[in-house]
Amino acid sequence: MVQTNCIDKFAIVVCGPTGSGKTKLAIKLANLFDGEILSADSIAIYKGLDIGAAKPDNYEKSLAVHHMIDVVMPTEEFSVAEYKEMARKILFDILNRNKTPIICGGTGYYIDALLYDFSYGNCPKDEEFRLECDKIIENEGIEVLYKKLQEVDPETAQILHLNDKMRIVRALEIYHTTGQKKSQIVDEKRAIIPFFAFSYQDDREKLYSKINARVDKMFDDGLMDEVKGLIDSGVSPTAQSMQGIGYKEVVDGLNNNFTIEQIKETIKLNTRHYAKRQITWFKRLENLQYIERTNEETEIVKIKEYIDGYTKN
RNA sequence: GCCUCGGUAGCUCAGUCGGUAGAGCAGGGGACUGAAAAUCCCCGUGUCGGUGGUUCGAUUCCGCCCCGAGGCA
Repeated sequence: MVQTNCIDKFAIVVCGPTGSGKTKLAIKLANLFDGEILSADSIAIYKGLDIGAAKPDNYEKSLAVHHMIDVVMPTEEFSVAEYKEMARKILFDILNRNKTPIICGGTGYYIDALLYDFSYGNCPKDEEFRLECDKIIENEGIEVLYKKLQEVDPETAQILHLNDKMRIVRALEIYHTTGQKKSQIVDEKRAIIPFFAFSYQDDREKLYSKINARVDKMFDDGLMDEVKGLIDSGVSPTAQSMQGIGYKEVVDGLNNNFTIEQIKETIKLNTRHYAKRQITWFKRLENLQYIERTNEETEIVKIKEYIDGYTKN
């Protein structure tokens, strides 16, 4: 819990690495707390990316209201700032209707966008500027841009590693379009709403074998056809949506004639790496409660007791 | 049976003209403010197959043995 001691309005966050069982838990909590699920998943926002995104299926969706799934076309680009804008409206709407928002997802960046009031540089991306930067990097090297950043915004330059091209470009982009230094934009990291956060914590071996099984199942469920269908319907293989794990590897495998086994192994590997990054991210989430795996009923009861301890007075 | 080539980190392999060894991948840790399932950073001690010998000193040279691959019979 964060903020006050006795509260009536709050959100519940269900986070953790892929394959840890967030979807199921979120549905249970939605039913128990008269809630609606607000997805915080950078791939599930895309319409048509179903199998690889491991979205809740139709049955699961019938058990609770879900938001922020299938809201962006797979041909379109998207960003946290846009997520923040869209999802926050829904968050407050749920609250206004006296329901409990269940923020559920593996994209820590998006969860933070809901919980905190970050300004994300206050400017959208500038495609042209980015292309120019790419050209400079290719022709003269990233050092040139880094030096420029050192002149323009030395504080940010110091934080960033010389190899972190994306962030160097973005910092320059902020200065380029707004005249502001990224380092000048200081957002307090204070939650805008009280929240409780929960995550399952399995040992690595267990998590990894779950991930492997899950990837195998995605192929059984037709991941290859899903990707082919998306490409055939006009989604560019380089589209942002196709950067999702499970999608980029299939696209790559199709282009290079890899065997299904090779593609599968690469997806498993990348998913493992991803899960590791997620675990690292969520370690920093305030007051995150790790759920001990027992059985569904016991877990839910414990969570309920925990939350009641703060909300019922 | 004989010959050849291998046996070094979880895996693939480099290397030591004799002074107890290092890459990639895997794995682990971390960062993250409009691409975030993205992007980026940090972390390498292991009976150098076993055993005798030569040597101040052997994973490195020599003998024998074990295991694997190939070749000749």
